Amino acid sequence: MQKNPVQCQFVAALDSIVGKWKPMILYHLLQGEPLRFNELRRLLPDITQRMLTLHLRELEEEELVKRVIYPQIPPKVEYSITEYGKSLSPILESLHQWGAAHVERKRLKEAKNEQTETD
Amino acid sequence: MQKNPVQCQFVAALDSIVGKWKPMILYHLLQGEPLRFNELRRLLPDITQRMLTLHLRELEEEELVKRVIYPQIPPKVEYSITEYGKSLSPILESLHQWGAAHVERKRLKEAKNEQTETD
DNA sequence: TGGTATAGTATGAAAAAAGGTACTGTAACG
DNA sequence: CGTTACAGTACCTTTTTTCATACTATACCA
Repeated sequence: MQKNPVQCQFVAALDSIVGKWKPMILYHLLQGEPLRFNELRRLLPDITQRMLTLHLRELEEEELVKRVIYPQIPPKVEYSITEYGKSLSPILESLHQWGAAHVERKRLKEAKNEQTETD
Repeated sequence: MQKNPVQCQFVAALDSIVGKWKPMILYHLLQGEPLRFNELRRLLPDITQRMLTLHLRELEEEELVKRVIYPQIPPKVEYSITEYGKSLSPILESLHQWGAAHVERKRLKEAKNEQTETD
């Protein structure tokens, strides 16, 4: 935690969102349906078991995600978004939209550059 | 850049914001006044020259920040937020607010824990 | 003449994040 | 009887990010 209170708030918020896979995990869980460990794995094709576990544990620790173990064999564990986690929804939505516009902007710019290069 | 388009959008947005000092740099520049390199350094007491340079270059590359060099000696360089950079303002504002609430929430929880421990 | 301020760059080290592979136990399926 | 699915853990390596320190050139001030 930083000393500077303003930074501290950014850091606290970003820690919850940042991590190579966290936004996607939250995004999928925000769809509403609880998801099992391997369902999430299939939704995030390139994630390793290790990274999925680590990120889920962090999200759980911050009470953004809830983990429910069904004592069965083979095991069943369901992850779902918490009420508190839902409060992140507008932020993720804004990020998603801004990101889409940003990608499009870059794409257009590159297209323009290629255009002038072939002139 | 990821293949998954949804992730890609999050990544694009977060790349612009994330970095240990980026939100703070943007935050200060969003106050409106252009700032010189060393003014920013003084506002971010713990940043190294190297990190400030690197982050400013990245922000410049994404056209979120504008860099103006005044050919003087000793040198004078002014950094300011671009119009495009201003479009990040609502996101940073949301992050800032959510972060503040998150910090407060944790604080209360810890206080509660200490309370029950001494019971 | 020596110190200060400006805006950096260069180099190497340390820390943090992410990835890769192998392994666990049990049940159901074929 | 071998394979698959489940939800992980253990261990080690690689990549990325950040940090620390020294260095540059020039002008001004005392």
